[in-house]
Amino acid sequence: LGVRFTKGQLAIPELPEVEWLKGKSILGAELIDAVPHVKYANLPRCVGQQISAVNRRGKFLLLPLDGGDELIIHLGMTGIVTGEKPEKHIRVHLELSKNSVSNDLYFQDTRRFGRFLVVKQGEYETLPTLHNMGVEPISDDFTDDIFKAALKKSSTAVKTYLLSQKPVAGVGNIYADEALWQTKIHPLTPSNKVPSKKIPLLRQAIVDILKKSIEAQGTTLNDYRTVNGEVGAYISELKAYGHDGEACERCGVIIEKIVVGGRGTHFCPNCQKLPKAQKS
DNA sequence: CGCATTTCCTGGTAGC
DNA sequence: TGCTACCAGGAAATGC
Repeated sequence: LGVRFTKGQLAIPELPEVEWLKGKSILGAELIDAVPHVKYANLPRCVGQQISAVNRRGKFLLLPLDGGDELIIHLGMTGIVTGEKPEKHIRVHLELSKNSVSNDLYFQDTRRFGRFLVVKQGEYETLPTLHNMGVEPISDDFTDDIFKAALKKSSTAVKTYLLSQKPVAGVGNIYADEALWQTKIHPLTPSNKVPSKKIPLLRQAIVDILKKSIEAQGTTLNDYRTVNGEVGAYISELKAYGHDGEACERCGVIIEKIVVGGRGTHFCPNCQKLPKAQKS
């Protein structure tokens, strides 16, 4: 009935959890405990329109409406879309036409990092990340050649660039660290200096990690209210994230934690070395 | 324009 | 035990 990220680390929200919205007409929209803000732009406009599909792009949920608009939902790190009224932190309430599941949509967002807004269909200029988003990670579009070309476009640290969603959609902070550890790439390596031979490995690592995490999360999604491990079942699979101060599983050297692009970044200083030209 | 840094926000918790 | 201070992070905004 609901869909959420778990502490923002389920990189991709799962569509089956919100499929019930398809075909619903929006009868009313109410902004609760949130000022009209860009995060909730044009909300009243969705009233009177019908949800014609439930799509996803990266971490964004995209709900095209039959009146020519599109409802865009981003869960941030603490967002939940549910038909059951949450006790606290409701930001948006939509009154919906009836079906067997629910007559209401509640958007709960404790930390207010999420977004719930209306744009003209397909017009994403006000959402730069969505507008410039790379290919879907779990699709035939995500090829070695595409990924290689994308990584060449920036000299930013590869960790930061992955988080920008530009080379590929859907990679969050934990999974960036994990994919770079798997493929022995230093997070500060300039994106365009990642060795060509490692790019297919990195591409595959991203796909594998996202698939596994979605599987693992799926098993905890139903009872998330009682789960205290905030990253869900996938937490047991992590090799780098959260393991700073511990021995690297591969070589025994202590995992370090640094800040890259303002984000906690975990890596093995022995396994993950900068390319020679980048030293000093 | 490209890249780096700061901001938003609240609950959990480390440290006293 | 209770209080304060700080940390976490996706995307946008701001700074250079």
